[in-house]
Amino acid sequence: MDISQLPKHFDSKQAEDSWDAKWDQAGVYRYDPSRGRDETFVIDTPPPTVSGSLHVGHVFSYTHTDLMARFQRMRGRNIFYPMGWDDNGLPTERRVQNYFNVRCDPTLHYVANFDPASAAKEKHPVSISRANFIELCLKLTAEDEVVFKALWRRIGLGVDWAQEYSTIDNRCRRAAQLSFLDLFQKGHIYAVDSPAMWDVDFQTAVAQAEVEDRNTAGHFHNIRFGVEGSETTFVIATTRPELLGACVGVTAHPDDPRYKPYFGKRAVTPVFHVPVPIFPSELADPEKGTGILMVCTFGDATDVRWWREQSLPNRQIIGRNGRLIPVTFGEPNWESLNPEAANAAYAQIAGKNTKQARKILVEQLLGEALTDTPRAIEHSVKYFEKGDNPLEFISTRQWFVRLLDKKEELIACGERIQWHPDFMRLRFKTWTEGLQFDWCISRQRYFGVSFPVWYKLDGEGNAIYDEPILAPVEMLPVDPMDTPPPGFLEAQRNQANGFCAESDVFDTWFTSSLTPQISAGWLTNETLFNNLFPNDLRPQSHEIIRTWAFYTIVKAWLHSGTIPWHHVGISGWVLDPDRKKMSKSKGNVVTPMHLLEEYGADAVRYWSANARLGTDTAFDTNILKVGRRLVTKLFNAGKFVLMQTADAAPVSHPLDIAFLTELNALVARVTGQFEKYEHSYALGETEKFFWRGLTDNYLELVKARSRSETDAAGRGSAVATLRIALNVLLRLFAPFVPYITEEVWSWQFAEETGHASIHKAPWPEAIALPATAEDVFETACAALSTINKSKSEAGVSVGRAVTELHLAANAATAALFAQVKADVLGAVRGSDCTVTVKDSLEANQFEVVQVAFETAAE
RNA sequence: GGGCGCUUAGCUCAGUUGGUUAGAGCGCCUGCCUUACAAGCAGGAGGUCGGGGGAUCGUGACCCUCAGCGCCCA
Repeated sequence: MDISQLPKHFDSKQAEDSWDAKWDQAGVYRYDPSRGRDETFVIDTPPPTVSGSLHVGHVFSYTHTDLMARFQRMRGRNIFYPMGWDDNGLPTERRVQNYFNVRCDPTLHYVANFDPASAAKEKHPVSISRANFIELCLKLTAEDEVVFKALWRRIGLGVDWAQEYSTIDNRCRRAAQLSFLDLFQKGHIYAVDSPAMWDVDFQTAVAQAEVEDRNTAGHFHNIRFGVEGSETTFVIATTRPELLGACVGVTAHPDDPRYKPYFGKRAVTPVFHVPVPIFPSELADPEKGTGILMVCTFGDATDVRWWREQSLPNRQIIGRNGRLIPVTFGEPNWESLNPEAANAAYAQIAGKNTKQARKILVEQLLGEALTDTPRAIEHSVKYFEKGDNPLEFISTRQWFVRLLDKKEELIACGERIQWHPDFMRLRFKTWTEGLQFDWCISRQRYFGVSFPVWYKLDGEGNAIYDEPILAPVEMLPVDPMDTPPPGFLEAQRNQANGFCAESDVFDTWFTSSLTPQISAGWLTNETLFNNLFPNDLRPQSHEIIRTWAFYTIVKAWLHSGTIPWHHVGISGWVLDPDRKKMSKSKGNVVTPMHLLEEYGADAVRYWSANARLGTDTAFDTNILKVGRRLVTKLFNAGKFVLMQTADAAPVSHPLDIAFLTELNALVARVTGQFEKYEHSYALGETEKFFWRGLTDNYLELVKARSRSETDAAGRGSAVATLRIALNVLLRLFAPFVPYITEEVWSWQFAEETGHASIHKAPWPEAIALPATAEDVFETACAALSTINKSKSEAGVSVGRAVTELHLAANAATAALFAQVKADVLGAVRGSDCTVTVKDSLEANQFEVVQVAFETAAE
């Protein structure tokens, strides 16, 4: 290849397409199953939610992972780097609903050849069967995956695409169901009909990990209760008066003198005239409200606890859809001293949602038991992270993984994992310590992995929940909705004495918490599993430590008694230029494709690599520009170095030895930084050495010598040094900017070294040098800089020849300068130089005594 | 309410066990077509290191405290 004929700028778009294809063809990223665990580096890649929006945050964090993959590959490790797609779950359901204008109605039957286009025209969403709905989910996620994959390839992720999976494919469904069976057999799973957190809009149970506290405006209502058999009254404070009809008790702190006399007696609620026990509880806060409060079915988690501890009745009045269900006072479990009045009052709120019911109830209380105007407050209320209405605690039958008895063990797992940065360990610990509920794994949704479970029906058609039929392993994956359990015929479905399917699906985290096992061939390929599990690195972002990291640690511990990976690398967020979190609702999301077009993949990667792990980064196009400049500089420096030719000669010149000594030190530092997951330092140091050390200084210093017609040894030494430096620096840069480094590498080094791709070339190590040298490189740079400065001050071009030069330096520096004088003169275009010793000057400090430049050519 | 992180040049950020005169890039100013690169090169200006207190011979760095920003947990 004739390097001198190369253009001035690198065509990144063209190079990206061509190298992506070549790498794929050459199998550069292919995992080799024949190599052992010690030689292998296993990455537990986050499967992106394909129905989510693509933004620069994706590129950012996935690049961080890719840097480590490339570094480890060059260190000779066999890289296992899969890619999954997380496609099941609510985000996809919502996207499908909006995209096709449909709703799932599980009571409907499957319609063959349903045309989604027909739904789009309808004014209201079209109801379709569960099977049709799932079909559309699969169709849309398949399309979304194509877009994601194109982006990953463009950004240059060194993923082994042979290891692709999606969390709804058969492999993952089988793994999730196996996980269920294993945990069930080990006694970690139970199903129970009890109060669980419930989203009234999505109409599904949710787990603690998906719940967030939101500061919400509300009102404290002071409501007067009576004491049974007396004229005494007291005032409770509540933010949820609509639950008055569900009141099952009253409590205050045991030491509160105001309420001590009432303990053991019964209170009587206003409006519904229900007598309820008054009991002491340490959990009641005397400072909050009036210090005495009503216990309902169920206002919050504490109500649930009181309900259990005090064996209070269950008087659920909030239905699954968030509306008040009809109840009749006076009937069993619904005691009232005045059922007629109670039922009349309740009739007005039955069927209303909580907001409406609250308003009506406040009106009913007015003038009677409401002692003063409701007081506006702001308090924290639990919401489903994807929900718009507060969560309710509703008694339903749900499946759980028992965790509360394993906090200590799980925290210990967290301690055995190396977190990058280390303080992220605390997020895991705090979360685990604060667990209040076992993991609710059942969801009343459609697009998810089924429970491999059926129930026998008794003679009356009621499910016998205590004796679930579990699918045998050979049947997995199985959808009990379309396959009967062993020993039953499909005709017996939903028939008395027949069977019914568990219609719930798993929490999506139940599946995605198995990514290390899924990609490692858990329970299907023992050799592979032993070679890949536990994994080496889990990369992820910090907001899902409590979900993805936590549940993955849970699964590895419960299934294997191990940690799932040795390292967790936490990427920060990309913030908008005003340091606000990017979100669709704020409209400040930056999408990546146009950045790749404008700046090139290497520049986008450079921007990503500039950020340390764990640190949030404001989006800044300046960094992209700097990245693009670096790419151009590498292109041009590569051209220059490879254009210099000489007869083969060893590195012998003191300047060259000194320069390579510094390069050796750089390699050691950068390697150490990579090992510590500090890629941004590795990049910064490499970049600084390349730009300042090589191109601005060393290269200028040896330009003349590398073309010398008289000094063959010096020329050979210079050219050899240039090529070594370029070769090493390209490899140090390769993880960061894989395209330009591969391009330059391909010009000569690929053939010369026998490593066709730089990404499979060995990571640099210290170069053996013929001798140690004094630090003449620093001296040469200082002299060059001093002379350049005088040119700059004189306003003459750096290229102008120096006709007269007289410098001063201390004795030591002057002696060092003598070794590099010829190179410095070559760089500044001087013919000769006198140096006066002046010991007041510091090391490597030069003073210009006298200088003259040639007059400008006419 | 508890915890974690952050606050350093106009901007984005380094500053790792305390040690000369606090750094980089971008931006800005001045100059320069120099046989790899003007997407470049040479040079320059710009900071009471969020405020206050303390420990120390000495700290931007350690301790206390206050303020602001972000996040985690309750």
